[in-house]
Amino acid sequence: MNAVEKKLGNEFSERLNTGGFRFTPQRQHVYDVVMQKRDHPTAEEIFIRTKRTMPEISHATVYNCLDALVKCRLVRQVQLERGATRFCPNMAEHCHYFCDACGEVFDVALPTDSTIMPRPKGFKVDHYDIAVHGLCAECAGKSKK
Amino acid sequence: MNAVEKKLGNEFSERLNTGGFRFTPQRQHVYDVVMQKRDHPTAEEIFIRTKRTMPEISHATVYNCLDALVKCRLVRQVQLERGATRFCPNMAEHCHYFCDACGEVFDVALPTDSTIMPRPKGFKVDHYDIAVHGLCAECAGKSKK
DNA sequence: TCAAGATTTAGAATAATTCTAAATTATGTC
DNA sequence: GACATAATTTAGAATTATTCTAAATCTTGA
Repeated sequence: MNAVEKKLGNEFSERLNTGGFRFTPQRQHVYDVVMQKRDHPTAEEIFIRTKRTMPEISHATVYNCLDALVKCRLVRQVQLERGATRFCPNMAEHCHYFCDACGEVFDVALPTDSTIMPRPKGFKVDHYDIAVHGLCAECAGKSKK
Repeated sequence: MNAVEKKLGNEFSERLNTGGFRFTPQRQHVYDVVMQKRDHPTAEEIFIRTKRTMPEISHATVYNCLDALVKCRLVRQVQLERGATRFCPNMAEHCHYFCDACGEVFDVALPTDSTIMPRPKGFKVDHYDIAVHGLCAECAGKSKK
């Protein structure tokens, strides 16, 4: 860890270390980029956004960074449709409402404790991914007409 | 619809029709293949299995058939990891427990009515996809040692 | 029987992700 | 502080997953 990072002594780099990863400027940038906008970008979209502040970053590195961030629970990985995986900056317990018509994603906080669900004997739960598919208000309105 | 299908008068072909699709032998085969084994195969795996009874079927047709079956609610589409989408023959209300170590998928019936979840204003729910990630009993045991 | 539309096919094209090997960077040891 | 070791990054190739295309085939209803 260099002087700047030590001074910052930030939680970000501690979280990486705890997960067995090193701090790198690339991971910081990718993390910043995901946090900057409260949406659900694909790896490709994150790659494009990260290139704006770090033009020399490569594709593989973005995937590597995202994998590290997901493992350290700094970012969530979300599978909503066939095709590209998305990533989510919201680490609070929530589920995703996905509009099958326009692709919009809505985060909704989960009030109830999901751990009450029955589970296979011996299964050690890491996390829940709850996706609700349907039509957003706007698209539901359109499809009626 | 030909004579054989008329005679069978099966629900399968009715379900396709209701969804705006025609009955085709390819759709029947793909459906049979998915139903035959209670697992969670990818499109590629389904393609391979279907070729056994219908060697001339093409890749694109398997995707086309699966799309039709999913739209008619005869088969479920499941996103559990990055990479290939899986398909599921179990149409009962259930969630998926996914072992991040070995990739095994366990179906668990959902007892509670999920519709109590809060939702964005005006959102028209089609269906819920609940995936629980973690380690299956076997892998949890291994990782402790 | 014919026209229109749906479906299938092979294969190409595209998109998403992973792999590879070399270069670079950081860490701990003496 | 120099060195060995291991982690990380990089460009680009390779692989995997999915979609597209255009022609051929099949089905349906008039």
